This record gives sequence, structure tokens and C-alpha cells, in this order.
Amino acid sequence: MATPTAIAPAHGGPQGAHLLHPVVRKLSVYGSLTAEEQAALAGLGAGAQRVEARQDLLEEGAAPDCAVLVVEGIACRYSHRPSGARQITAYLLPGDLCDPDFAHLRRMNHGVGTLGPCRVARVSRETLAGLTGRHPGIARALRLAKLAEEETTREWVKNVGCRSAIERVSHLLCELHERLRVVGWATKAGYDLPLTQQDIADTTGLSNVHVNRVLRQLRLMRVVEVGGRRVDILNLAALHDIAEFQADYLRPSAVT
Amino acid sequence: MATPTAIAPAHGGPQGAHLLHPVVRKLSVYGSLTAEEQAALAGLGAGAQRVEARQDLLEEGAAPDCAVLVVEGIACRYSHRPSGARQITAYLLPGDLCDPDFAHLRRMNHGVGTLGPCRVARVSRETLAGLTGRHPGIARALRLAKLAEEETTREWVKNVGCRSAIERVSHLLCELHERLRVVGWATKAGYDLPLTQQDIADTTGLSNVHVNRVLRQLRLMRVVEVGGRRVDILNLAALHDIAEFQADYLRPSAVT
DNA sequence: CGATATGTTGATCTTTTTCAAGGATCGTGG
DNA sequence: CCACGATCCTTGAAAAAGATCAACATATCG
Repeated sequence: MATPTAIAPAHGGPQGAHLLHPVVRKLSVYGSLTAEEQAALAGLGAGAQRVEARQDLLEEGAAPDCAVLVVEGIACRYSHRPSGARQITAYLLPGDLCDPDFAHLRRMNHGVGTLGPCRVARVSRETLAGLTGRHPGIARALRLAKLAEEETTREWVKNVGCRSAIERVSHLLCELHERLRVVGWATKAGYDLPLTQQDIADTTGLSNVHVNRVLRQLRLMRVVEVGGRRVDILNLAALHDIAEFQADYLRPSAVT
Repeated sequence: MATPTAIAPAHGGPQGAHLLHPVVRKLSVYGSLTAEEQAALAGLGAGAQRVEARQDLLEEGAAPDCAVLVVEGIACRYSHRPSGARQITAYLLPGDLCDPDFAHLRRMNHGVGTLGPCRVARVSRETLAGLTGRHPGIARALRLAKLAEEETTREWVKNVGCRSAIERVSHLLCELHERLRVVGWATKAGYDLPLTQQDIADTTGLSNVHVNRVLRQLRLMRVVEVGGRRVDILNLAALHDIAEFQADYLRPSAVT
């Protein structure tokens, strides 16, 4: 949405299919939606508010009162250890609806916050229930999107559990590339990424220093250049190879 | 279920509330179930089949045709890297229903297999749909159980992402203890655990050798003794301290 | 009883972390 | 516009955690 309030100016807004709201683009991956369903979905983003970088959307331990739809920017789920160490457990990209079911919870076991500047819309339980009740296509797409999210979390366990540093970072860059591409915020050449190296470290279970070294190595290998809030992909095939990246887990498909 | 076909003989079957099926015990955590609902749930386990250790229940890449209910024993979700390295991403304990929604998938991105000998029941989509359709209490409990499973996977990301070896192993032992206790297969003193050190290594992202050393350290610290397919807890408080274990994530509670 | 799995230990090597310091960048207020 | 502080990035050196390799012990099971 290249609206006047768009956030990422450097390399412009979403690519292609300009008129589609990211949540429509994302959910369309899981099955076709009627025009009516698309309109209803896009309506969710109508009241989106601007939120600065590094702000909490849902606090650790709080009782959530609504779901959150990311319209623009990057947010994350995170959790802190008593020592202060932070682990990021998921990214929320444009089009991602942060957990419908959470709105029913008495207490959050993790927090949700922005990483870069965002535009987000809060969605009440009632609105969401109405939407899925009236539009079976949306309900179905949301179910599959959730399945994809679960599979993604499992892939992250695999990533931090048994891949080397360079593989982990590469895998993260591949996943972000693929997911942003779906909603039009990435091209083959790369994407804007408002993360610090510390954020990448907290995601991959590495130290910020080592992330820096891995990124330098990837740059020297002429695979990808990360810096200046931007990811420039020089050799996508090589990046995929290093990461052993298979995008399947991002797009589950149902039988029916 | 101290039935004639019970598997773990060493320290006997489930403790307390002997008559309740594990899936009833587990789901009761998320809200009270009517007698009728309990009976319907217990009926799922009626046709349970014995499965040996280290057998696939759902293969990586296959199209699942049904859900799987673990009645007894321990199974897991796992994924292999091209190199052959294995990452375990979840444990399935007695009372766990392996992913209802999966039955709709065209292709599994991970496998499900037994770790020790198990008794499992296959549950068709129709059976499951009928059950949740007729019994709102079951539907609700399954939703919360799934939420707990998601939260658990995120906790695992945190575990392998930012905890030391001894913390990771301790956390795993705490989680298994708590989950098995709910379904009556653990006491304060410990539980039977048919895992090899390699299995623990594949779960925690460590080498088998290092797992061995961590277990020795925990034994010397007189915290817990792991061996002979058995976990004996000597000092539960100390184990929780080392792991920074907070059981909250295992039992989400809804507002309504 | 041998064969295969698993567990145990020591020695060595690699990866990654930690610590420390300096440099770049960016936003802000004077 | 520039100076300033704050944050982020970068690099080196040293230390630590954990992996790997190799050998042997010990179940376990047909």
C-alpha cells in the first residue's frame, strides 16, 4: 500500500499487485478468496495506527484483549530470561494476524512488540468471530496460516537446534525474503529490513559479535549484503544452498 | 490404565485417578468436562494398537490420513537435515492428540514416530469432527491444548536458543516431569523415560557426548539421576532452579 | 554367546562467546 | 550547521563451551 503514510521509503512499497492489502495477499496463498472476502479482510486494516520501533504491542504476562494485524513493518514475539537475555520466537510481517486465539487467554507467556516502525490494527474478538463466521474462505485461510506459523516455529527449533551460525543466519534471511515477497515487500534483489544485528542474534541464538562476523563472511562470499537497514541479495541460489532452505513449510496446503 | 497390555512395568502405570484415560486427565486441565464428554474421549483410545519403539507413525513428506492419539508411551515430532542430523521438535505423551488439523494436510513437513514402545489409536477426521461438534467442552479443551502445544514449541526455541547445556537438559527433564505428572505417569520422585542420550541430544541441540557429561554433572550435584530408562529426581527445587522452569506455558487458561 | 545398541571417559579441536576498544551513524538540541 | 550523546557496527585477542574423535565398558537381546 503506497499510501501517504507508508513507512519504508528507501526502496518503495510493496511490489506488484499494488492494490491488494497484505493480509489479502498473504491469505490468498492458502486458497482463493471471493471479492467480498477480500474486501472484508482489507477492512480490518482500516483503522491501522502508526507504532514506533521497539514498542510493546502486547506485554509479557498481560491479558490480551484483542488480536493484532500487522499492516506494515516488522514486529515479533519475544521472551525474556531472568538474566535479561531475549529470545525472539517469531516475526510478524505485513499481513500477519497475531494470534486470534490469544485474545481468549488470561495471561500471555510471551510479549509481542515492534522491531521497526509499524502500522498495526487492533482487531476485537467480536470482529474476528464475525469475519470467520460469515466467510468460510477466510476461516479456512486463517486455519492454514496458523498451521504455517506452527510449522515455522518448529523450523526455528531445527534452525537453532542443529544448524551452524552461518546456516542459521542464512536461513533467517531466506525465510524473511520469501515471506516478504508474498506480501510484496521484497523483490529478487532484496528487501528493507529494520533489524539490528542484536535482533538477529536474539533470533538465531548467537552473540551480536558473531552475527557481525557471519554477515561479513556472507558479504565476502558475495552471497548477500546486510546493512543500512537493507538486505541486498547477490546470489539467491547460494543463499538457499547454505541455508538448506525449503519454502514448503511456509505454505501448507489442505486436501479439501 | 494398568491394563494387561500396559507397557512400562518397572515402576507401574499411572499414579492416582487410575480409572481416567490419559486424554481425559490431560484435557481436564483446561476446563471441566461432563461425564458424557469424558466417556466420548475415552472411547477414542478403545482401538489403540501397540507400536514398537523407533517406528514411524506419520512419515516425513507423506500425506496424513488421520490424527494419532497417544495412549501410552512416548512419541515425537522430528525432522531430518540432508546431512542426516535429526532434530526432535516435540514430544507426544499419553493423552496427546497429534494434530487434528494435520489430517487436512497434503504433505507433512516433519515426521512423527515413537521413541519408546507405545500404544496409539488412530482417529479419523470424521470421528474427530463428530466429537468436537457434539461436545463443545471437548472442542474448547482441544483448542487450549493446542495453544499449550504452540507455547511449548516457542519455549523450546527459547531453550535451544539461549540456554546453556545444563539448563537445556534440566528444562527438558522438568517439562517431561510436569507433563507426565498430569497424566499420572510421574510422581514427585521421578518417572520412566525410554529415551537414549542421543534422543536427548537431538532434542536439546547438543552432542550425545555432551549430554552424557551434563547428566553426570546433575548426578554429582545430587539433583537428578538419569539412566536405565528411568529419571529419579533427587532435588526437584534445584532442578527447577537450574532450568528456570515455569510451568505456566503448559497450562494456558482462557478468560471465558 | 556373540552382535548390536548404548553409555562412559579422555584428549583434542572448533566454534562461538566474552571482553575490550574504537569507529560509524543518526537523531537532537544548541 | 555543528556538537553531542546514544546506539549500532566492527575488529582483535583471549576464554569458554561444546563438538569431535577414539577407545572401551556395559547392557540388552536374539
